[in-house]
Amino acid sequence: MAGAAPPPYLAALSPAQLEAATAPPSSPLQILAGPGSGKTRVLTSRAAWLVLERKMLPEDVVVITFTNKAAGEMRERLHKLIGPDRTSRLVLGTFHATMVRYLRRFGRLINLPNNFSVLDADDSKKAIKEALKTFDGAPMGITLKPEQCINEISRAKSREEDAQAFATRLRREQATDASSVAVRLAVAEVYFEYEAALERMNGLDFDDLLLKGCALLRQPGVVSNVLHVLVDEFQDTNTTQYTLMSLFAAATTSNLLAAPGLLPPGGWTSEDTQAVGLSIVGDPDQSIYAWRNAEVTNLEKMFGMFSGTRRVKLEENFRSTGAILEASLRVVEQDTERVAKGLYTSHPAGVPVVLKENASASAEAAFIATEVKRLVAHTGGLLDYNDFAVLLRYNALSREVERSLQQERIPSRMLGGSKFFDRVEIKDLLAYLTLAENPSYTPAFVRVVNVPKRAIGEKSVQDLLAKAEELGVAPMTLAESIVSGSKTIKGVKPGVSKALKGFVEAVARVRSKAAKGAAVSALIHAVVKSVGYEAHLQKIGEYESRWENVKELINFADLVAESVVSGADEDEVAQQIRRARDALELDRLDEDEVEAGEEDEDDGMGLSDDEAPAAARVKPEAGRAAFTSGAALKRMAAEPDEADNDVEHVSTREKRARRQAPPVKPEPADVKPRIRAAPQLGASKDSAIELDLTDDDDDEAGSSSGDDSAKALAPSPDGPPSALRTFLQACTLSTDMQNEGQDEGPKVTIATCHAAKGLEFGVVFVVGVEEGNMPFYRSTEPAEIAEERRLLYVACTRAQCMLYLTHAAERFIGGGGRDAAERSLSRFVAPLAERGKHRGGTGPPAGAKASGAGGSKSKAKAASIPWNGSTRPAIDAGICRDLATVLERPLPDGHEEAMVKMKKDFEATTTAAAIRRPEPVSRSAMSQYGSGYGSGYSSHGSQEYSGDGGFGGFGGSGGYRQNSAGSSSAGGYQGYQRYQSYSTYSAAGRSTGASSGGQVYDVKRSKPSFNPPGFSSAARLRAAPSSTGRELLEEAGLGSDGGIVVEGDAPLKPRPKADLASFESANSASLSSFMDLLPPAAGPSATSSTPQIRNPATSGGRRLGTGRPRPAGAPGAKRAAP
DNA sequence: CGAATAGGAGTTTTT
DNA sequence: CTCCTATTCG
Ligand SMILES: Nc1ncnc2c1ncn2[C@@H]1O[C@H](COP(=O)(O)OP(=O)(O)OP(=O)(O)O)[C@@H](O)[C@H]1O
Repeated sequence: MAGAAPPPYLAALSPAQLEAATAPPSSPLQILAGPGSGKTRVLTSRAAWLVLERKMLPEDVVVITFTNKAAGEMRERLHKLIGPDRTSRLVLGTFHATMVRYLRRFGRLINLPNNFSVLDADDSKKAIKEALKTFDGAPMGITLKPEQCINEISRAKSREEDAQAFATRLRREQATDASSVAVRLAVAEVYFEYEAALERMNGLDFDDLLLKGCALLRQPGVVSNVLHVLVDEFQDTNTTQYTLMSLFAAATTSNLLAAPGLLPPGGWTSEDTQAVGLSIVGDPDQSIYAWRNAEVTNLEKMFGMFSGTRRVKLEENFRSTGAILEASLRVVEQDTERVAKGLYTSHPAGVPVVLKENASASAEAAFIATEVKRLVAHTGGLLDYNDFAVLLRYNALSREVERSLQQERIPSRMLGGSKFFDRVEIKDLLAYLTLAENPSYTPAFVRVVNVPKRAIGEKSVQDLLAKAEELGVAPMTLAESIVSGSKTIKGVKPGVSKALKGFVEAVARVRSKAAKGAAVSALIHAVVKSVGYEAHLQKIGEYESRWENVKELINFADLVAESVVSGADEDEVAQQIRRARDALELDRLDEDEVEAGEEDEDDGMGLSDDEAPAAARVKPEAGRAAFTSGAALKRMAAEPDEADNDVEHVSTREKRARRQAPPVKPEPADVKPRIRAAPQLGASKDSAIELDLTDDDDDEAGSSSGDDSAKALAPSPDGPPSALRTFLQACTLSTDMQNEGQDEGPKVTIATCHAAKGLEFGVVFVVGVEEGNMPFYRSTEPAEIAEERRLLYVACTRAQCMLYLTHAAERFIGGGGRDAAERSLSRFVAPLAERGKHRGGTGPPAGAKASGAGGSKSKAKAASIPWNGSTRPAIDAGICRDLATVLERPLPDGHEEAMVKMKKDFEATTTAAAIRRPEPVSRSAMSQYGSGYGSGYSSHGSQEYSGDGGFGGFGGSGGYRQNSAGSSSAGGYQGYQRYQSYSTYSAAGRSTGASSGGQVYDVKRSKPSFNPPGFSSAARLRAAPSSTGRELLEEAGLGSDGGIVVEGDAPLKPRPKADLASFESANSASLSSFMDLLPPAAGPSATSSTPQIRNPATSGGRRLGTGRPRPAGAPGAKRAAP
């Protein structure tokens, strides 16, 4: 194919990218490249190429993403590249999601029942606490904190150590260094106990999914079909994940060699005996999960372990403007350990990065909200809310931002923060469902055996648990026996056994309904009714919001069901695995019957283990696993159907797969419905699969009837992948479900920097760029600091067109009781902040020490971000053209006119008025409100910036245009372009500048030398509770005149008063609850996610979105290749 | 012994 | 703010 024009699905790649995407599929490939260089695009294209060009069956290709969200996006892109059918057959998901599917399907191979439950972080924590309790909190006489145990155990699991391996290693280490090991040896005791508890409850925690996954993939045959594995974000994998990757990769060796149909044009070369179908992409600069035991060194490890690994670099950034890229690089380059890399963009330099200091966190939030509005208007709608993201160091920082956005009537969504599944009412209901599915799951039993109150108190529960353990049964089973009276159990009080009746019956009802194929929503409904949950909610308070959540859960259940029907997700993979195995004529279950020991050392290719390629030697077992299937795969691939026409190709194989599938043997539950359902629809193979997942009605009996399945799986029936199981799994595995929550309309995205990894947005605000925040105050080790720096780098590189780094001079930390803490600019940014040059700028003192910032000081000038703290970049037609270029978005006809009009309209709003109004410098300077802290738009910023020559080296595209100074917007604002008032600020009592002799960074943890007058908890108390809702609404500017608020009108209006009360009301949590008083029409747009959370305490203004989600066009999603 | 209530402490980042 | 613990009342 050399020389030929690339096929259309590869047309969107640069030459370098194309080369990477089409690199030989049989040698290990590493794509190491910076942000925005198209790594993900290449990986996606490569998957497509393997299927379309190299004719791999989609089900033989494993694609691992970092988050569920990323998996969804990749799925969407692949839809377009290779079609929905093939896409759905790929094995695509996070390591966790992928392994949970393998475990459900093949878990029996490692004696794991397939109805196991996945513990969420909370259950896991509780279980570890319980384990710790068995030692009275002090195993081996060492008092341990639960947190400590959780961390150490997770750490061990991330290193692929079970309790035994952990203890063994520790004892080895103990020989050399006894003291530090003692504590962890105590943890090992807890680990043993925890492990045992997990087994009893038939549960796996998150780490187990990987750990057990390793064990499973080592079983012969499980990955005997895999021809290629692709992993995204490899820099953030942990050791266990590395092993998983290796096991997949090792399997590909023999599978590839055994598949002549996949031979490259010239046949295998000697190099190909190293054949490994492995492609990973990553960027060490973006490794931000070491705290979760990720090992960047996995990149090197792979390079060393898989000989012949080909390394490809991509140096062109397709995402960001020159200004953004430059500033970002200046941040990350401060890392002296870092390996320098080339990265350039051919995009215009664009608008300079804005570094904005704010008096307070709320001022910061207000700045962002008003700036979002302004940009939408001033770009004439070229940008909409979806183009904006606000990135935070931690979730709690979202509060102020959300509040301000609400005040401006800007809809927003919080990524990842979805606490929905953490709410008690949800957990309760899910616990009932879980008990029906997995009666051994003690955490669920404990949670709801007395919910609603059944007079089964703590003591009784403990007695029941003890009794169950004594009898060697699950508590739920014990309860069932007690109720059914089949066994008389001594020592159970009659009151308790009577009380258990309703509980047991409720679970039984769910179980039987589920067996009859009832929808999950119906099951939830059944629980609610049979236990009287609604009444219970009324009793415990906050009924309305909780009840809404319940309804939302029911809604969500239907949604999951739908998405499963549409083949979008879930056990799909299992189907594909099944099919692949069928195709390979490989039936592990049959082999199991024969019982192991007869693994063929001969792979059918004349290679022995010793001669096996390097990768296969990574893990001996893995090598063998691969060989087991080698012969079968060879047979398969040898069939003469490798036609050019890939439609034919697939369908032919498909037919063969069906032909060869043993009729009933493998997993009855799996095969049967398909056979039955397909004719019904008379439809394609895929409809059959769809049915397979959902049509679980009255299959239960059939599925376990007869053969071998029953004995392998002890306590509970080896049922079909039921809707219930799928649903529960989705609930625990997806903290990420908010994807679905695209209700109507564009929304600003709020996310943590971590959660934003891999995403991109037109405009990004990084908030709280302060010492203590970035780096986070708990990061102390150099390695931790470096990770914090990279985190900021990741955040900055999410931006395409405009980047704002904002920080606040003071901010309330934690609980509240205290006064605001003084904060200073992050050391990561200080070296870039240029001060003095721009309008008597307000900046950190020139001599500010930026610890840990090595290296690039000399470059600081060239890389400087104008420290024009009060500037909002002016937007003109030229900038809009740049935006359109970078965003790859056409400028509509008549855009300029639209722009002028929208600008004009905007300038008439109170939001604009508020922007023009001088902003307060700090809380402490409230008394000086209006005394001349300037604000306004700078139309010169970009000119000066460009004039600095700091970006001369970038792009040279000529795309960047000088602003026409004083463009249409400027007139109204020139009067406000006053920057001279930093001295005012200092004089007002802000300690940083004035009292510390300019050493901002030296005072970060010290008390302010000047206590702001009049601002005290007393004032806060006065402002909030003593006011009526109406007063507060008025004070907050929300208006009380019938509640109809004109867009942009109400919220900002009365701010002039700006006394403490109104200032505070805008800042106190009390405000949000009053928003509920507003009629819906005027209610602020909800921050939405799916399912909608109704937090009883803070449900202010949130309205339940009952509409169907719209699946497409998620903000933050990368642009799809054409 | 169970239920309800009050007080206290701890709150990064996530699969 | 929310989870856990201690206390008190029934
Ligand atoms: N050849 C190309 N031409 C035009 N746009 C491209 C090209 N390659 C990638 N892009 C675009 O550049 C952006 C970044 O691509 P992508 O997300 O794949 O990069 P990445 O390296 O994975 O980034 P990150 O490391 O930040 O996750 C996307 O919007 C993508 O569509």
